[in-house]
Amino acid sequence: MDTGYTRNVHMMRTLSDCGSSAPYGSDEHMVMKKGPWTEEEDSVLINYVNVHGEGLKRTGKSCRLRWLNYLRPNVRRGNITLHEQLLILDLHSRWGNRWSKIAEELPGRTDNEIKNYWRSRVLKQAKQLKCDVNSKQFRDTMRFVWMPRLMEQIQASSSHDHGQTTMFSNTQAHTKPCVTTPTMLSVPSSHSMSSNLMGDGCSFSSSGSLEKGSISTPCILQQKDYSKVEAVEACNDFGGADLWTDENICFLQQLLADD
DNA sequence: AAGGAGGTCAACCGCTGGATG
DNA sequence: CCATCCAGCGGTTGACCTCCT
Repeated sequence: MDTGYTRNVHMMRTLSDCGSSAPYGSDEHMVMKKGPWTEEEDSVLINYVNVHGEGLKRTGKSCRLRWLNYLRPNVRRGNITLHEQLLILDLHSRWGNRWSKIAEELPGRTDNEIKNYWRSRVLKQAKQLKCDVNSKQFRDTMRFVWMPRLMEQIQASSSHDHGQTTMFSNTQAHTKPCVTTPTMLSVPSSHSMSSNLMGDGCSFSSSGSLEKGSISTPCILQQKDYSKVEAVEACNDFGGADLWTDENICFLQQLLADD
């Protein structure tokens, strides 16, 4: 039974628990109080209802979701940056659809947003490539082609935007990719970008930073026809925030067809 | 200008596991 | 223990927007 009263109790507990300055997130998890309510808490609740009324005709669940995914002060909105795309690909390759876990590593991004990104971009491209997103073929493509390429683009963009980059800018209205200087590209220290994912082509230092100059040709391409890389690079400047261009898809389709 | 197609993203649904009585 | 509750999670839906014809 979900009475109006319980709905609003839920709502206020939800809002109160989340707090305005201690948002939900990795190391920002607030210690949630459990157990019986104290008289003081009851009093706060009663005062709240006296002032604001019983509130919205919403379930606590709905309010919680709205808060976490939208209203929280530090929620970042807008385009997923190249660096974030890279992290998502890497973390997903390790953790699968553990969206909340992945979101913990992207400050300000919600699991919902990452999930939407994956479904609307990555799955779509897998479909275009006629690959099962869980197939080794597709995973290898991500690992040995897409991710090194993303890093190349991050590096290229950083040299272009030298001195103007930030780790995570507020993307509310940004129109160009927010990138990070490769030397400063930080990866969650608990799990630095694994070299096995990157193949031999690139590496991350033990501190979790991408070492400048460490990016080389993706090994899968070294073994194959490198002229294809030059060809695709010649006709693409990779200037956008996204690698999911038609040209790149064609290139990958060709690559996969050759396997 | 209209409307259809496709993409995006906020919100909802249903399940699960941990907490609580 | 056991039943119940509920927060949190991943999957799915649907409203809205943009682009194309």
